[in-house]
Amino acid sequence: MSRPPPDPAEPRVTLAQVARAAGVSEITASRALRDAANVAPRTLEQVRAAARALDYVPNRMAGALAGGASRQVAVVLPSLSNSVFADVLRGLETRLDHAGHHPILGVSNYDPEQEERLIRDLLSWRPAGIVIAPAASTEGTRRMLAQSGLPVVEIMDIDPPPIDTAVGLSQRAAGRAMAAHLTGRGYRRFAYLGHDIAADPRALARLEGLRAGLADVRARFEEVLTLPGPSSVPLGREGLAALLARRAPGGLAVCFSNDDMAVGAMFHCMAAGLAVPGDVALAGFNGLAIGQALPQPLTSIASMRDRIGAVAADTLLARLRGEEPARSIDVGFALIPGATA
Amino acid sequence: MSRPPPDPAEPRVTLAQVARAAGVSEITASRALRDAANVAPRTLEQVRAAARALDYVPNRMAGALAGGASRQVAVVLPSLSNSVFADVLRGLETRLDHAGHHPILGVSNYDPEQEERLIRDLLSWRPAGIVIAPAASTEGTRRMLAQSGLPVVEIMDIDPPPIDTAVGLSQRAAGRAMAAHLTGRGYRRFAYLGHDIAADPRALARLEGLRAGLADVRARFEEVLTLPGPSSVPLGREGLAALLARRAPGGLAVCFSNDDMAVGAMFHCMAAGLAVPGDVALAGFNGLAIGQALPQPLTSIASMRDRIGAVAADTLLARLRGEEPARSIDVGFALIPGATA
DNA sequence: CTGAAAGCGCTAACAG
DNA sequence: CTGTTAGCGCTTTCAG
Repeated sequence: MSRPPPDPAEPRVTLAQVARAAGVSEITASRALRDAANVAPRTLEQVRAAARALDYVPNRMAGALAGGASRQVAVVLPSLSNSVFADVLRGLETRLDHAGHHPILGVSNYDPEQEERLIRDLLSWRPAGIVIAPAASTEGTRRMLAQSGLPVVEIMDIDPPPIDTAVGLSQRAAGRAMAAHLTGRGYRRFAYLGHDIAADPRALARLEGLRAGLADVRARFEEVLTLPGPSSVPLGREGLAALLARRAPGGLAVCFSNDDMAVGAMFHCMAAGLAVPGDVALAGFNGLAIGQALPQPLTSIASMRDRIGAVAADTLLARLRGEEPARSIDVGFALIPGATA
Repeated sequence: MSRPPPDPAEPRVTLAQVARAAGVSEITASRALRDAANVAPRTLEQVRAAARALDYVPNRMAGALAGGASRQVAVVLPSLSNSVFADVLRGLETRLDHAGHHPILGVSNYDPEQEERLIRDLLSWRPAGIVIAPAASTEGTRRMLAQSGLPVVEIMDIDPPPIDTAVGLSQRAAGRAMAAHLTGRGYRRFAYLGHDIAADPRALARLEGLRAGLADVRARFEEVLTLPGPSSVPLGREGLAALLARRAPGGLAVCFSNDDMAVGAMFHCMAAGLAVPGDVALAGFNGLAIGQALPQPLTSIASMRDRIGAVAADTLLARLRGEEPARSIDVGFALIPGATA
């Protein structure tokens, strides 16, 4: 049972070998394998046959170094614990792959320092562009991105002024829309329950939108409770229990930083025998599948994450083709009335 | 508002410039920036200072082409729709990043053809190794991986004979353990409800384990229902509704291909007023957070996905250091008794 | 401890 | 339509 040696004994087939086998020069083989246009049909076939016969796998590092397009895209996300960014990544990967590009992934864990280091690392692979869902980025990070000379697509929130191009939704407007929905339905007592938002600029923007929306009708949060750690179902469950331990439910509407928190809260209500929305009303964010599959669908806002990923990829690819897409692309959001508020 | 040109006007700082600024040769600068050991403390400092002053970002493509380690790892996953693979990816990325490596990602969508094309594409970037959660791979895929000369870590299931190294759990044993648990608790009527498993070898292996475990006590599934599409909460909810439309609940134990399906089923029971586990018992798989946060925690099997990712990364890195880790690493699983069966 | 020479595998630029 | 020349930015020898 011998393993393949980590350092392959047999060197890989090179373009030169393909060219020799096809009886043409390297550059002709190169063209045949890429352009196909600027080459005689006859030689084209010969080169292709040789490549197939030799099981040729091009070395794109060499290609990119020699001046070809890089076809790698740096993707920096703050987290993978939350299905939100898995959805975005799925949309991204699908469209990039379709165009022959591939994501090199980095996860910042919402840590600005780690994000900066990560970008520097990814940049060293000379990607064709960058897609980033920023943490609370440092000034150094922004400068590095701006000076990279690469197309940069910032995703998720379109409100902050973009370095280059932004794709997403207005987190603030989404928060405001939810506040309007709740006040419109007659709620007058409000609380906010979120994960640790200090480092999560989008959650913070939504909270500000909520506050602004409440202020429109002279309402405000009785309590804003943020718990340490990433958003999760258990955190929402514990959080609501804690909140209700010191505050009467009676007609309270609780806004959550994310659907998974709200689902956890729903579970608490079920276990505690609280009527939703009779005793407490619950409003999530993101429109996750889990929330919509609850016996009572969750009141939420759909954030169209896979679409953000897909549009971000398309926008980046357009930039690489030399086009000039809009600096800011609003993918929008949709209020899901649900049945919990 | 001018954007940075996609093709940067100002060429990037090169090692040669750093070397010149530091008053040493390229190779000395190169060594200083990597080894630090084989260089005089004095020159080391000069080179570092120069690099910092010039804001030097190494070009790893050039480095890898010249014979340096590649430090990119191809990661091929069948899906990102399910939090299972997001968890694995998180574990992978964390450990790889820690060692200065980065994942290039590909998603096969459980399609063998796509998987093969994907691997070929990723191989063209000359990664240092490959981590793959295989779809129902083609023979061509296996040959390509074996002949790549690269360390290959196959993750999730350790039962099939590995090409090189496997990290995961015995899906079959896990299925069997769940069957033993259920029969041990006295259940005698069984049904299986899964997503489309034709292309999902792990789900299939678990189903076979379940069957084997039932056969041990001369029991069998009354019905094996697989629904098209990936596993999801709504699919489980609809699936159980469909199943119970033609089959009396009375003491039926339903095994699901995944926890999200089982959670959906739980929601159906809540909405339909069915007692769990009185009328129907539910058993999931994977031990997802959502299942454990339900008012009644879900009976399931914890599959330790982030650990699989982390161990897979460590194993690959060990191979790259020239070590010889075991061909097959069992990360294990744990039965979660829960309260739904 | 430092350097000179050579070349990784490929492609752009210019010729024919 | 095809080839020649040069070089991408770095690291591996091999010498001092």
